[in-house]
Amino acid sequence: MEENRDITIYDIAEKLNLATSTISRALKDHPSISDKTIKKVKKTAEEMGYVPNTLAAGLRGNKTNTIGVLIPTVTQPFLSSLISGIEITAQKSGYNVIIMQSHDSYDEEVSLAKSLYSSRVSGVISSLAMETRDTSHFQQFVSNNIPLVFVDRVPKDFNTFRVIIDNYAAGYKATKHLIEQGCIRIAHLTAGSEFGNLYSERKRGYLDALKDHNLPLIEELIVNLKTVTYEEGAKASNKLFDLEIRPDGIFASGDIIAVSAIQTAKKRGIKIPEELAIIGFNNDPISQIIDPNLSTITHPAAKMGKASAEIILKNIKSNKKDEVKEITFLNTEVLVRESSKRI
Amino acid sequence: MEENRDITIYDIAEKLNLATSTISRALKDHPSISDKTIKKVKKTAEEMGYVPNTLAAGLRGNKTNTIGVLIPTVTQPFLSSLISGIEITAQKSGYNVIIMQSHDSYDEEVSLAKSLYSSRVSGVISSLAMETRDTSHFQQFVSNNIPLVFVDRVPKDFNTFRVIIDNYAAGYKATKHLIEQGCIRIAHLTAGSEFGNLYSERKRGYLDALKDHNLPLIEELIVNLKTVTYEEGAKASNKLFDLEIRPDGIFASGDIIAVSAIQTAKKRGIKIPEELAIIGFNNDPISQIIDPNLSTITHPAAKMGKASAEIILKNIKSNKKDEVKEITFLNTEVLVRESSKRI
DNA sequence: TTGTACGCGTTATCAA
DNA sequence: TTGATAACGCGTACAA
Repeated sequence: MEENRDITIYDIAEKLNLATSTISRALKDHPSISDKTIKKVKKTAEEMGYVPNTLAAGLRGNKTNTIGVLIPTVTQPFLSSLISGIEITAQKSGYNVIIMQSHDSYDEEVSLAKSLYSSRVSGVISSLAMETRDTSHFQQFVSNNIPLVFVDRVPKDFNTFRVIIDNYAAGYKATKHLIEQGCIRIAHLTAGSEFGNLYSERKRGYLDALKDHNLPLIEELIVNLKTVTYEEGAKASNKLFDLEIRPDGIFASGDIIAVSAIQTAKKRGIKIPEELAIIGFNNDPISQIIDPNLSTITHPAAKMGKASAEIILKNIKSNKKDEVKEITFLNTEVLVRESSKRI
Repeated sequence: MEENRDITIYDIAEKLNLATSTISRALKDHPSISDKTIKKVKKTAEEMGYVPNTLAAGLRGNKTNTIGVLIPTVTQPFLSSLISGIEITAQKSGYNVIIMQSHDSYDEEVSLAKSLYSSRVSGVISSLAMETRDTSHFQQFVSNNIPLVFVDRVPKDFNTFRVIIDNYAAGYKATKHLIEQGCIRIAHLTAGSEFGNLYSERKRGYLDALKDHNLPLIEELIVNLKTVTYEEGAKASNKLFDLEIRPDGIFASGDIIAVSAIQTAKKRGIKIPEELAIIGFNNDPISQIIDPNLSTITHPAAKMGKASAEIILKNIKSNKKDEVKEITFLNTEVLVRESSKRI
């Protein structure tokens, strides 16, 4: 009752008195094979329970139809949506997706990159670990002509495809929105200095928006969190609320932080948005659950995944080298909800 | 500057005047190879930039060190945590994880299962698509001695490993908790009749808890949602709140639904938990964000992922067949938060 | 301790 | 339109 050995094209060939090459071609609708043979082969393959061995095909053809995804974690809403976008796009073209989590560790990232290369993936999509400063472990892909796309948290100095949002513009827009609501003392909750420069770009946008609207830069209103967690957000918020003159607006560089700020403010009886307007970043699910609803910046995760996968697919077959790799910018929007709507 | 061809053990063998078999063994610390040779080989391999080709090894050894994961989607908090648990465990043993999303479609699931088999994964972990009634597409793994673990949404009639929680007990506990808070008209929001019987089990627990505490079963208090979404939850909640005698407690079979019920109730001015106590299911992140905080049932996603992966790893090498496959039950707990705390 | 030689399943090349 | 055969890179049984 149990099959002990896989059916191979060799078995089919034997049964039909054909050559394995004929079977192989027939299965792939090769034009040089007669319709009759194709039909016969496919029927027999089906009957015998043939399942192609992609390993063998991969070894032979030196392509695996697999996209490797190397990201910090799969549990953040942004990243799981990113994966989803990648997976759906890959699936449509018959590609599989292999996932690896660096857990924001540089060492793990290096080791996993090697592992991906070892698996001979056809392409790689990666968002850098927080810790990562040096990206030479990605060079192996480029050197071997394996398309590489960095997404969201990307290195500045690596000539490969990048799919990102304009963090500067988004930070600017978020801040400008608060200014338009009448805020004049706008705080900024941001995260540790980092290589991927996404927070620093948002901060740059914040700073420029202040300047362009003739608002003073108040150092004590900018708080740098060590980690992007609820607890750190609460700590930073309390620090702000303890100031002699409290901020009347907060631009938080992530929804978790913003939500934390909202709840901390509520505990202290600070009215939102009347006394304090808040805007976050990412449009995570929690932003719609928190009361008041959190205004935020959209971060098109699924679209970014789709775009990344499409770039991989498009470049897998091309043998062009050393050309300039494009940077894809995806659009973000200010999503105005209750936490900042004063007008 | 660019490498054009991968370095193989053959290249190393040539350089060192050794046989490929010696290289192969040296790289794996085979006991029959002298330490000196091992050291020399490894050093040279490193220098030459050798990266093992797992495809070739997989083809040769008929094992890929890859675990296939076939689930409805990666974007639900429960499932992304599940993946995370699987991936971490697999990684530790040098296994890779390949992810496929069925999007709750039976047809996709069938096709992806074939694709997984085609990839010759070493083991499969799956949570069934909502649509799935027939599970014969998983038989190919069992027939070929590939360990198969169903997790969370599992078939009843398939003799393979299962990692689940006791949904009946959890439903009972949730309901009992509400009863202990003084609720006597407890509504239940559940989801469409389904094969995986997780909602029906929870409902059974609900019913038995009522019976055991001498509370009448009131049909109009049980509402079946078509899909587990916020919108459906709101619709169902409004239906309940429109009744002549409103429920004083709700056990929702999912946190999204519960959150939706809370917000709907708040809009109608119903006080929580005083007039209405609510408990959800899953302990999703939103349950801690909603105001009032949602009481819920823990659903140990990461642990379930870990357990599933461990079962796979343990059974990959065993050749025992036809034995009874164990069912692993993981523990759930009532997490009492504001939405149901009356006492 | 090391070497020889074959096979894993597929596909591409060349020949018929 | 079909067939014979080599090759992809590795691991292992067997021999030395």
